Amino acid sequence: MTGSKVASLRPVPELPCEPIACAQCGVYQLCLPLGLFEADLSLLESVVRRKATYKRGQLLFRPGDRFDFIYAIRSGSVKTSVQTPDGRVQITGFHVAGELLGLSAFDSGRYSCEARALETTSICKVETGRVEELAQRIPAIQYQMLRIMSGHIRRDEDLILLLGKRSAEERLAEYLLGLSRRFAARNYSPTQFRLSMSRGDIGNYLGIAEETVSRLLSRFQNAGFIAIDRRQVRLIDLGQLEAMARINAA
Amino acid sequence: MTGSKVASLRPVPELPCEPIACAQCGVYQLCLPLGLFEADLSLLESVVRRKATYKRGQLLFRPGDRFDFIYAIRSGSVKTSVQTPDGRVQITGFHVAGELLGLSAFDSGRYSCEARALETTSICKVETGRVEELAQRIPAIQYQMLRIMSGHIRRDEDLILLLGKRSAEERLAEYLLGLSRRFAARNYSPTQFRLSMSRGDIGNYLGIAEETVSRLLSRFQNAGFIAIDRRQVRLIDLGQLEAMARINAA
DNA sequence: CGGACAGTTGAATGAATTCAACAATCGTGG
DNA sequence: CCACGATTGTTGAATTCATTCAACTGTCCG
Repeated sequence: MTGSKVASLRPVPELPCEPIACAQCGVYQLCLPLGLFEADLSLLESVVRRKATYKRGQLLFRPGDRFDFIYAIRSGSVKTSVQTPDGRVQITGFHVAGELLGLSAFDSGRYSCEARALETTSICKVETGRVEELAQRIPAIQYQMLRIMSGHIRRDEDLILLLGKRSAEERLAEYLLGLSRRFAARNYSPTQFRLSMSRGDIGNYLGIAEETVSRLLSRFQNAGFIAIDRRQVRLIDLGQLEAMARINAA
Repeated sequence: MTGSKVASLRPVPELPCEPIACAQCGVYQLCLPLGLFEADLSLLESVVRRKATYKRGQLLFRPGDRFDFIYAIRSGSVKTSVQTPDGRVQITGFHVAGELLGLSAFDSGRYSCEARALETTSICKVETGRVEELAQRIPAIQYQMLRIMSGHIRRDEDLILLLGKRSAEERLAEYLLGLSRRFAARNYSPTQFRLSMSRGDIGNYLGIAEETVSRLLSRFQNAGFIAIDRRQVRLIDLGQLEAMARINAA
C-alpha cells in the first residue's frame, strides 16, 4: 500500500513566471491557436496589462466583481466555482495553461463565478475594454474568441451530461481520462500525472461525496486499472477505464 | 382534482409564421438586443437564409451534422440534448423565441448537441459563413455574439450547480421560477403558463425521474404553492416556491 | 371507438450519502 | 531538524433520498 509503484514519477515541472513578451510566451499559441502576424502580436502585447502570480488558494476574482479583465493562465492551475445563496459550492471546472477565465462575465459585466488558484499560478490579465478594439482590428482574434467560448459551452455540456446521467463510477473514470487527454494535448504523459486538486475538490466537481471518490479510487487501484499514491496517479489500463466510463449503463 | 381552478387559463397565443423581414420580426430585438441602424438591418437580412417551420418532434440538427447555420427561434420552443455513447440522453436546455441555437459548434465545426422542436416552431437559419463577414462590418454584432455566448455559459453554470448540488425539490421549484422569469421577460404572465414539455422532459432536464417530477408537482399543489392541470400551470405562492428553491438546504 | 401515450401513485430497492473514527501527511514554528 | 497541530485522505456502518418496478387512470388523436 506504500507508494513505491509510483514513487519514481517526476512532478510536473514548474514553468518560469517572469513577465515576458507574448511572442515568447510558451502558451500564447494555446490562448490563441491561430498564429498571428508579428504586427498583430505587438498589438496583442499592448492590451495585456498585468502579469500576476497567485499562490495556492488565492482568489483571482469572485461573483459580482466588475468584469475588468480576462484572465489567461500561463502556468499552474485554477478552479472555478459557483454557489447557491445558502453557500453550497459547485466547482465548474479545473483550468490549466492556455485557458481563459471569466468569459461568462461579458453578458452582465460582472463575474458570475469564483476563480481560485490550486497551486502557484502565473496569469496574464487582459483588459476587457480593449478586447473589443483589438478584435475589430484583428478579425482572427474575433473569430478565435467565438471558438473559445464555443468550446467552453461544449465542455459545459459534457459536465451537464456527466452530472445528470452518469453513475459515480463512470464520473470518476471519465474524469481521469479527461485529465489524461488534457495532459497529452500539452505534451505531458497521459498516463502519469499529479492531481493538483484535493479529493474533496474532485468529488465536488463530479457531484459526488469526497468519501465516494476515495472509495472508488481504492477500488480502481485494487482492480489494477490505476496506481495512486497521494496525488500521483498512473493510469495502467486505459481500456478498462474507458469501459467503465461508458459501459456502466445501469 | 379536476382542472377547474386553471381551466380558464388562456393558452399562449401562437405567433404568425410567415417569412417576414427582420425589421418586422417581433423577436429580432431579442436575438440582437442592441438596436441596429436601418442599413445594418438590411445587411442582416441578407445573411438570413431560410425561414423554416418545424413541427412537434422534428429535428433541427443533431450531433455531428456540419455547422452550416445558426438557428434563431422566432416562435415556438426547442429542446437541446446531448447523449452518452450508450444512448442515455440529457436535455441541456429548453429554448424559446429570440434564442440562438448551435453556438457550441463554432469550435469543432459540427454540432455537439441535438435540437428538436417541442411544438410548431418558426426558425430563422443564418449562414455561419456569413456571420464572420457580418460581424466584421457591424462591430455591434460581434460584441453581441460574445454577450450571447457569455450568457449561454452563465446559464450552463446555473444548470451545473442545480444538477450537482440541489435536491429534487429545489430543482423543480427553481425550474418553475425560471420559466416564470422567462415568460415575464417576454411580457407573458409570470404566474400562468403552459408547459410545452412533458414530465419526462422536465425530469430528464433536471436530472430526476419522471415519477419524482409528478410526485413533487402533486406535493406542491397540495401545499397550495401551485395549481396544475395537465400542462397548464399557475404559480400561486411565489414566495413559498422561492423558499423551496433556496432554503431547502439539507 | 380504441390504441397509444402521458401522467399519477404506491411499494420495494438501492446507490450514494452522512456520520464517525481513524491514519497519514504536510507545513510551520520552536 | 523535529514535533505537533491542522489538513487531507481512508474506511466502515447506518441512513436516506430518489429510483425502479408496477399497476392504474385519463386523454388525445387517428
